[in-house]
Amino acid sequence: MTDKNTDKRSALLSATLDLVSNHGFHNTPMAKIAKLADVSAGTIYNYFSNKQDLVDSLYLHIKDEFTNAAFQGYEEEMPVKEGVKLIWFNMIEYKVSNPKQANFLSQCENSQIVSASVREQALQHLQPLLDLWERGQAEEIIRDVSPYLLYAYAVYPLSFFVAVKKRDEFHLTQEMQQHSFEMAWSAITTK
Amino acid sequence: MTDKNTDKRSALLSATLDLVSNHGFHNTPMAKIAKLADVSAGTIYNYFSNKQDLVDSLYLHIKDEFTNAAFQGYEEEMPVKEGVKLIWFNMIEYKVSNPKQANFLSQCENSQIVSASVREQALQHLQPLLDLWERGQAEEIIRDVSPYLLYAYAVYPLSFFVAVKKRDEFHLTQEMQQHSFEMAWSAITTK
Amino acid sequence: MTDKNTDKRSALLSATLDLVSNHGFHNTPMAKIAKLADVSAGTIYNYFSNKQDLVDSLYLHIKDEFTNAAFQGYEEEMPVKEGVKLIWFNMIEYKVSNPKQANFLSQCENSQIVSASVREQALQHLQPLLDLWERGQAEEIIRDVSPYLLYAYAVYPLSFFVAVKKRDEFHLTQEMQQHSFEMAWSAITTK
Amino acid sequence: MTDKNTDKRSALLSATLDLVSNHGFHNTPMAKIAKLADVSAGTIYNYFSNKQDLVDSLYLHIKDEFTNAAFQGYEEEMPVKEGVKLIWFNMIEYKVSNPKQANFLSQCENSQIVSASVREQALQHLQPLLDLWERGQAEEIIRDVSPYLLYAYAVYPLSFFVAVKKRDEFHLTQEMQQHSFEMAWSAITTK
DNA sequence: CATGAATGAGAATTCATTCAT
DNA sequence: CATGAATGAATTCTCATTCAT
Repeated sequence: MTDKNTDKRSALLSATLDLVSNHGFHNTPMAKIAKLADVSAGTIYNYFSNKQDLVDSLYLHIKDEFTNAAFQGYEEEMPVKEGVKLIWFNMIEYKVSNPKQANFLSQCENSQIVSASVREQALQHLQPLLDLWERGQAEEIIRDVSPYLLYAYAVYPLSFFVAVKKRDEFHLTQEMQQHSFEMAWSAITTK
Repeated sequence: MTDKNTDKRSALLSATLDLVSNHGFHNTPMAKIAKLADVSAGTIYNYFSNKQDLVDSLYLHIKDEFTNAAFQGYEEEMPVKEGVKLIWFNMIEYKVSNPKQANFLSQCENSQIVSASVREQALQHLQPLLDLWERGQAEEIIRDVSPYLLYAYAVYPLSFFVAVKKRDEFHLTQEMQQHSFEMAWSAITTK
Repeated sequence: MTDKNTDKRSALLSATLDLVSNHGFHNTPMAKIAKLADVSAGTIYNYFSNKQDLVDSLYLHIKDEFTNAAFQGYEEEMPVKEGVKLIWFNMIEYKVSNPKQANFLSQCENSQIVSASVREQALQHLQPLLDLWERGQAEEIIRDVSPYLLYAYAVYPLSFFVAVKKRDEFHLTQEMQQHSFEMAWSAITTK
Repeated sequence: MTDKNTDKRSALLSATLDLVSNHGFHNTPMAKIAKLADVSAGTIYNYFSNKQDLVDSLYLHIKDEFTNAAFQGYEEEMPVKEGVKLIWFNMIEYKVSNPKQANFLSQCENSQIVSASVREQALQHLQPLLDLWERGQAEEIIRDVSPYLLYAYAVYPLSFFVAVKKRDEFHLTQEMQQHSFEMAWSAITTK
């Protein structure tokens, strides 16, 4: 019973992810979502109050999943570079293994799909990384610049890989991931 | 007559830019574009075959403007770093001075607003930068990695600044621009 | 058990009255009725065959209550004017004391909310008043006109007071009730 | 051109009148209105901003028509009784000759179909009658009671006739109209 | 009897596009 | 070329009713 409940909810989230990441928010009618989730159109509204709520919920869910993956194995006592490296590879691993999710997040980042309040809420999940950067700055390992800049050079580029990969123009090999991390690290470190 | 022609066409492009960058592609009805351009709805179809064509045209136009700005003062004989620096600051200067255009481009980058073919077409405008990178690689100044990686770390982060700025969370000072360039350069250089 | 039965039925009727008199028939979803009655949506259909039946039943119930109140203390042997006066004040007393019921009846009177057959059925409850009028006509105290006219001037105006009161434009004082009765009586009497 | 404009607008108003007076506001979908007006569904929104606006407009239009009819031939210098009589017969004449309009008004009177603001607006059309009553009170011909009471006994009963007639239970003959006026006059006069 | 999730037939409204003037 | 009313398909969302548990 509870399972069935959860089942339909996640079927809906999953269908939404599929469709939005492939065709974009506004080219994804509720009817299609319902169909793909094998559910009646009206049923959606038993789980989400409207389309915005559905997408917001999906965003929060994925952001949560992503952040969990990102901090897998991370401990606060780690040396800064080791921590940054772990998180960075966790992130790219998640994005490479979950292209739909990655694409969805990427779409949300640069658009007004997701409610402002929800996006803000999701931002707080990154706090451990911000803390780590701050420690790195204290240890003079990481450049003493705004976290926005650090984010722009250490995290944001990942979105580009995914967006490009979507269009089959590019495949990110293991070796390239290594290079990519080195570039990210060079950008943000003082050394 | 030709002038009037051009006038209406650019009025339409300008109106589209205004509305799309503020409200997104799908929240911008043709009727509003027409109104803002002070033109009848039907008239749009004398200049563009449909909404997609209108947006594609706008994208090409802006991308062209942006690339022109980016290569302002650039000459092929320049030393690599000097060239990269010039282009980078040109780019950020354009984006800071033209927030609507920057926002529009940013929206197009990670979505399916613009036709795939058109986006590809626009990519070729960057050829001089790709050439410069290639020269930099030959001179062993720039990392020997895929241009996608170079792009991801040297150009793509600019979009983040704009997207964030749009939401009033952040203002990019002159000093930060300096830091930012240093980070970009550190990412892509071998030194 | 029977009590519980009756309990739920009247809880449903009461909830319907509340909601319909406040928001109108078509702005009152079954789900809300169920919620207010503290009952599951499906349960309604154990007591009423559909929404129409529910509202029809409510109408009959209230009309019954209203008529009972109207004839409270009335005896067939009463002098005509006394009888008319008693009934008239009973009616207005009921409507003033039960604004929700009054409003509901008023809404039903001029619309297609209630089935035609049910409305006809309810009309018969007024028979004693019709008889009284007839006696009054025999005694040449009451105008020799169609009972429809008598109704229009002696009973129908009450609905107006309620409808107006609903909109807070008007409060019917004791003195006004007196005047109002005098007006009603003047309309229908021969004297 | 202008005619066509007006034509469609009035065709829509007329269709709305037909359908709402027959089936009620909430049983009258926009699609049916469009069909009856021989117009596409979307066209409605070129003339009215939404369903509420359409009905409000219709109400104002009819109320206007009704009031014009009511004051036909009326002059402020008329003796009070003559004036009241003229207006009263004008009103009933209008309602008898225009049953759909009468029914529509009657439905609006006791429900929340029409916006409160619009109803208030329409009320002002009756001002000449209120003025006449006031004069009658000054001359001590008309009872010194709230205009609400006067309205309830002199105007409101007309709605009942129409509502009843709608259900084919009753036909209002010329003679009955005479009686009816006498009743109304008896109700409101001091004599 | 009671539940409440599921259904799916509409309902109001929007909007890109056409075409007669 | 310019106009803008007209179109009608598509979209989001509601709600009376059913039925498996």
